[in-house]
Parts: sequence; C-alpha cells; structure tokens
Amino acid sequence: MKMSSKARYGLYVAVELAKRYSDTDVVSVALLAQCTGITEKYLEQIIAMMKRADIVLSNRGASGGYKLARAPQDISVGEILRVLEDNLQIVDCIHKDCANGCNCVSRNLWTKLNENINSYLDTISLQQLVEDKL
Amino acid sequence: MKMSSKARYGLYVAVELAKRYSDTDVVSVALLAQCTGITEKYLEQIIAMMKRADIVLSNRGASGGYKLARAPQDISVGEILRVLEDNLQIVDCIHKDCANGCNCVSRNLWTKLNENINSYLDTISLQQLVEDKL
DNA sequence: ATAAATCATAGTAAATTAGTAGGAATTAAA
DNA sequence: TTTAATTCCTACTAATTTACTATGATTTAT
Repeated sequence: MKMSSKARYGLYVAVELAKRYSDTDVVSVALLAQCTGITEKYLEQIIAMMKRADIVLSNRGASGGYKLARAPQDISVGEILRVLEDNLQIVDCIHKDCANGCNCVSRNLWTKLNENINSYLDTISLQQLVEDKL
Repeated sequence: MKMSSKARYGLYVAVELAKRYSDTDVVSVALLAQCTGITEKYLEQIIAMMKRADIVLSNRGASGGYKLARAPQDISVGEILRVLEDNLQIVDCIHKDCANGCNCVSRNLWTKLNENINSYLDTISLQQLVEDKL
C-alpha cells in the first residue's frame, strides 16, 4: 500500500514544472533531475508517461525540454498519480475477476475506498500544492 | 499502491469470523483456510498478527481455534488493515525523514491522504461489511 | 555540421511480497 | 495417560514487482 517512487517522483517533477509555468521556455530533463535529485534516465521515463497522458508537452532537439500542458490550477494531483500508479487501484479485483466472484463483500469496500481516494486527490490542484494550501 | 494479499486475506478471515461470532466456539485455521481458499500456513501467520493486535483471541490445543475478540460492530476495517498493512502508510516520509526534508509540499499531501483513508476505513465496521451495508 | 536534447526500449539489480517448511508447545478427549 | 488436534514460533525460499541502468536512434537550435 505504498505509493511507488515513480508516482512520488512524478509529482515532484510536476511541482517543479508548476513553479516555472509562467516562464515561456521549457525545462530540460537535466535541470529537473538536478533540482529533484532523481537520475536523468529514470526521470526521462517518468516524464514520458506524463507526456503520453497530456500532462506535459515537449520540445525536441537542442534547447528542448518539457513544460506543463495546462496551467497548474487546471491539473489535479489525482490526474498525475493515476497516470503513474496503475490508475490508483488498491486491488485488482475491482476491474478484474477474482476467486471470490462479484458478490464478494470486500469488493464493495475496495471500490468505495478507491472512489474516496480518487475524489480527494482530484480536489487538489498542482497550484494548491505549490502554494502549500491544502 | 496495492493492498497486500496479507491485508486482503486478513479481512476475508475477519469476515468469516464475524459471520460466526454468535457461535460460542472457536474456528480452526483448517476450517478458515478451507472456506477462504488461503493456505493454512499462510493464514496462520496472518491470524497470528491479528491476535497480537487483540482483534482475535485463541484457544490452544485440540478443538482449539480463533474467534473475534469483540463484537463485529466494535471492530473497524481500518483497525484490521492497519495491523496487516504497515499502518496503512502511503509513503515512508510521513514519519521518517526524507531527502526533501520537512518543508516538502508533497509531504502534507501524503499526510492528508492518509488521514482521509484511515478516517474512511474507521467508519466501517465488520458488521457493516458482513451485512453488505456500505 | 555539431551538440544538445527528447524518445524508445531492453536489460538488470534490489527489494518486497507471498508462500513453504518443520517442529515445539498446548490441550481436549479417548 | 496417551494420542491427536490444534495453536504458536521462526527460518527459509520462490515469485513478483520496483527501481534503476544502458544503449542508441531521432530531432532540432545554433
């Protein structure tokens, strides 16, 4: 029940990008790696997932880099974490079959718990996080 | 961010014990293993944790077994899962130090998320779960 | 042209989780 | 009082997942 480092790191990266959102230019992986302490290669993979999910956008080639695809107030923490954390699903049986079948009482619990987590994380924007206003 | 099978299984076991709570006698691991589909040896370990946490109590020796230490309406799902799932902590840095230090904005998020999860799970009793009244 | 960057993907090491195994201690019942 | 059924204790191993490394192709500003 731990958040993976991929998800934690992804959020750190998003926070750094949010701080720089007013800048017109993009931020390179090298710089992001430096200020977050994540290795470049690992960070590349993480930000690639965020790009595929349209959370960030990129410029390729020399002096290229990444920036947020939308304003920090329009990106929720839930959106980011779902991309990096297997849709934030607490157990597999919510969307797959399990031995207990569909009438398993626990299944309803997991479903509600998931809704709870997701709806909470969806109320928090990157902007709020950067301003430390939770 | 998956719930471990230990926690899932522990909850199944607790549900089975809750169904049988009105019986005066205890239930053996062998029987619990049979009706949950968990192997006896693994189940033994899981229920041992629940015993140490005073969620279940046991009779040793022949015709021994386990039963809930309290009525199903007095045991919350949160209580059970915390015992089996490293206190339900989403990230380590909530109670340990991390590279980012104490002024890390994400840390507050994890703390709030944890509170959210725990307070939800604490509102649900085993009784509710058995009656499928979430 | 060149250098600085993203992009794609395969591989490996570390850590965690899940499950096995063996046997000691206890106790109800024959 | 022996026996069989059971909990209790702890060490080990296999499987899976996570975290990270490595290589190199592609793109593009200068």
